[in-house]
Amino acid sequence: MTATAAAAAASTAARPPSLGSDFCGRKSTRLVSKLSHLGRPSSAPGKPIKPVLSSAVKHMIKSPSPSLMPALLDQVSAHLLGPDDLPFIVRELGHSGQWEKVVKSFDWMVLQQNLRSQWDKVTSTIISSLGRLGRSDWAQLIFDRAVGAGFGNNVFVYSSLICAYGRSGKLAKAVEIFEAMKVVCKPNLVVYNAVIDACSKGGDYPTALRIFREMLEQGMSPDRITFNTLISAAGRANRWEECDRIFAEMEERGIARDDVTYNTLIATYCRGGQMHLGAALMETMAKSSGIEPSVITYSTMIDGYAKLGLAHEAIALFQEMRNQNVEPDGICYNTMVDIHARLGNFDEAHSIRRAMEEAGFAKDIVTYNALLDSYGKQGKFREAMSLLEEMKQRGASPNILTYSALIDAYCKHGFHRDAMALFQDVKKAGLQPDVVLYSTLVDGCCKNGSPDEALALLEEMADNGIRPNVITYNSLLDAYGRQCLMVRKTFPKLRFFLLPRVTMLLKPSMQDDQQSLVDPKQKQALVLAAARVFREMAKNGVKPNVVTFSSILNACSHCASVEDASNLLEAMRVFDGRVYGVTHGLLMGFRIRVWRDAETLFNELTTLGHNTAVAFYNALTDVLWHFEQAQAAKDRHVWDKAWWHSEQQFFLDLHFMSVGSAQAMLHLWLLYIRKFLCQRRSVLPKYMSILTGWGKHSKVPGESAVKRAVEAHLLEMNSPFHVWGNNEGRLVCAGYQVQGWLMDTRTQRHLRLCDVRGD
DNA sequence: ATAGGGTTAG
Repeated sequence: MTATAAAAAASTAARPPSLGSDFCGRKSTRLVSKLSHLGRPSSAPGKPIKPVLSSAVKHMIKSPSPSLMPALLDQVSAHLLGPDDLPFIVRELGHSGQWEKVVKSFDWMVLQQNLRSQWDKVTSTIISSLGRLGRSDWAQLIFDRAVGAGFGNNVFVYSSLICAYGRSGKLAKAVEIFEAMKVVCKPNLVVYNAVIDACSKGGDYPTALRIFREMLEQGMSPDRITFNTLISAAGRANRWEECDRIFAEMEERGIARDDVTYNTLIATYCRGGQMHLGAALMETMAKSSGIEPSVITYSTMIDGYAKLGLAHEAIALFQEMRNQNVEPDGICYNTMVDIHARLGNFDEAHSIRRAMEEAGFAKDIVTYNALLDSYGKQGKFREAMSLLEEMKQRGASPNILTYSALIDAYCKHGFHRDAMALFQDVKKAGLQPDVVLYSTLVDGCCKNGSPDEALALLEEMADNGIRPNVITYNSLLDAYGRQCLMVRKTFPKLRFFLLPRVTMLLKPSMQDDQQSLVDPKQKQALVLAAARVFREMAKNGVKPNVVTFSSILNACSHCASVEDASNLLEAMRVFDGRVYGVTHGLLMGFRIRVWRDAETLFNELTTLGHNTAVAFYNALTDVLWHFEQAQAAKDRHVWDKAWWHSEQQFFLDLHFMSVGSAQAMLHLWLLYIRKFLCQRRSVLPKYMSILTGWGKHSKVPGESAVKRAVEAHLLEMNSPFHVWGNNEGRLVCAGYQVQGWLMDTRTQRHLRLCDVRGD
């Protein structure tokens, strides 16, 4: 099939056998300017830089004020007559992140009549630099000034501007410029490639295909870059099967694949959780195309493993890379620093950071941000602050991600006021808060119970033209779904987002119906609120993902009746028939009919990463347990090592499980042990241990819902388990006692799981 | 003037 045919089929195609692309939640939508000095040398090979300019540009970078630019340029104006001289200066200024100085260079240039012949070229470089710095606003301004002054109306300048918009994710603007340029000059291959890339970065794959078709209709021959860009576009849209087709079409058209092609395709596999496909391609690429896996290939796979929660594989592959004598680069080191920091292995993270510096890669803003984020998430504020201090001393200015990490850390640890104060600093620093930062704050407000601020933030977002995304909505849904919030009335001023007003925070530990502080009416209101958020997101064209569905399922767990839950589920039917079919089917007891689908779904959940799979599975099991569909709540291979044994002891580990999952797993374990006793006619070891830890609510010390639920359940079944010594999270019992209890006929009755609905 | 790997939610 050709890409054109694929494009035609894309809109009408039946649902692919895998999870829908929107279902996957691991898509990074953040576009932060990348000041990469890595990779490209600052001058084209064979064109040596004039030493005068080299030292002049260093001076300009160090100069404290952009207003000194004209004077500094005047000093070297005699050396700026070559066509690459001024572009060199602009690029270097761009690399150092100083967009104001770039703009000043333009102002200076248009006053130099003798440089008139270079205006177009320099303008294009300036727009491109501003684009790389994420300042599409200034890129547009420069463009307007150039056109106003009667130059800059050529393909080079236009393509620079299109790219500038593309890099900041402003797809609509990129397309608008593209359409406008057609009146002035005919777009060439590069322009088409740039527009397709803008669609890719803007997350609009269908439009990318539309532009591609238009390009073919214009008789333009797509090149390797076009195809690489298309693969990237499909990859960002989580359409890895589509990528396979494009990859095949390249071959049909006789366009040679290069390292970028392979790396892009492997990246799309990683994004789609298809690590086996990535590994296979990496294995064969050298033989089939003569292209050896590079540090980029390895980094891609390493990060892919890590993002799926397979840190062990990631670390092993890094070692393998070293064994193959592929040297890590700055990005690769940063990836490893991040992996170890997330695991809490800060010693290892820092040792890798040191190796990075010894290898000649200075730590950059990404290194700092990765470390800061993990320190913050793990509550190591002292370390985070000292890192921030170090950044300050080294003159590395915090960017929007630095602030996001800190603000998130504050929110997650209950320092809500400090988070809001820091948010003010962001604005003071002249940084533009983006949807990620707003979502972090909205989440923080939901969890810390500052309702007015949460709603004010949504308004502020709207005022700044920042549309809430799936994560923003998920935070709200999560709050309602867990029933941590209480509802009072509708907030009348909110124009685009009619949410009930949230007034107070309830203890998240109050999960159990009987103990809940929320009266049934309030519960119902919360469930309705969740449903409303869900509809609101649909109305705004935001597609729910697996996290959304988990939250909906959590809300279902709080419905008074199975009918209410069923109604709530109905809403997700339009988005994903399969997920709906499985959850609804299991809830209603159509186990036989949906079981095959269910198993496929559970297997596919693994491709979304361990944490994602666990969250969904917890949410689903909670609903099933809540509505007494216990039989349906059985092992889905999500809990790899839920139980194990040593010589002395049997263990059941309920960490990471929700209340429902933990109870279902407890039953399975007890049944397994009973079977073990019956079949092998052997005896149990000395001790039996159930580890609950703090369960899902580890963030709220001392509020172990899982432990309390399991303890209560065991008590109900007259089990001899009891809390072990001063370890509150551990229930133990002597093996012989468990044996006696399990073989008792009264216990057997307790253990039998019956579904109240079923076929 | 255009394409590939790293820092956000659950």
